[in-house]
Amino acid sequence: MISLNFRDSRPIYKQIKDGFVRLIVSGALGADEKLPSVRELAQSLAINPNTIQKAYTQMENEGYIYTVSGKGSFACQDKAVMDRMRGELMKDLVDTSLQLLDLGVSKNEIIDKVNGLNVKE
Amino acid sequence: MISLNFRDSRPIYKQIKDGFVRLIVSGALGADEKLPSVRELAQSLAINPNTIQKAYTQMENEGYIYTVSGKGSFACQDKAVMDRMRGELMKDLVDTSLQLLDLGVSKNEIIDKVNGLNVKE
DNA sequence: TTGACCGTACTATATAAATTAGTACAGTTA
DNA sequence: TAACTGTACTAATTTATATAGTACGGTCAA
Repeated sequence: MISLNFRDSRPIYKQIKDGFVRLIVSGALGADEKLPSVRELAQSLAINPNTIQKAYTQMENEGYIYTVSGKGSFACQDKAVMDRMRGELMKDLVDTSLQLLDLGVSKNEIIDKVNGLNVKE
Repeated sequence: MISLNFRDSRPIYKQIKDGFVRLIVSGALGADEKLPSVRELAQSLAINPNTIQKAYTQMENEGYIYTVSGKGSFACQDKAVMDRMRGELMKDLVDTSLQLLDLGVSKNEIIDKVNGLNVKE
């Protein structure tokens, strides 16, 4: 479900967070689906539970998941969260595109690249 | 020329580095143009000279600038550097686009966004 | 009701990364 | 010579990251 890459410069808690956020916003983790428990995931990834907890806490603060006391953590699919994510990604897209244009890459080259992507169902 | 954002999670030396790299690859800092001296920039940004030095050292190692002993640091515009930068940005573009597609944004919406960008001459 | 889960909240510790401070040396230039 | 340049150190500090261990209250099924 989540994999770690120790060559990644991002800290572990961040990799976990980014991984789940991506699963959630892509729909791979549906609304109200349960996330692995803190202890369970910590064991399967062979890392400290506190590191998972840090990721979960941040995700809850940012509205990606909610927790039910004694039961576990569950995915949110709040419209506001999705909209925020879309906004951030669009901003990234613009930033990257502007830099590419600065570097002499044409709009058509960029568009062709996007057009060539495989859209999974 | 370079501004710092203390709310940015990136370390200071990284912000400085990214800032100059962007100036260089965009051509805002032309080939063989001089960068501010380590001490001068440190003073104007009110940070430690060692932090600037760290950014400059990395930029030189990566081929973005070269230094002449006793004179200063100057911008490179090496083709290999430009190509590498283009490659990295293209990868970012693909990553961001794929996430947008996951979120239900259509290819056409993405392409329209790119098409709407102002190309500065 | 007991036992096994769940998230959460602590304290403490260890390590690495980032930043600051200060000093020093060699090359350049007016 | 004096003022600048990059560079190379050591040292100290702060912050971020990760681990370790303990504890508390809620949930749920046996």
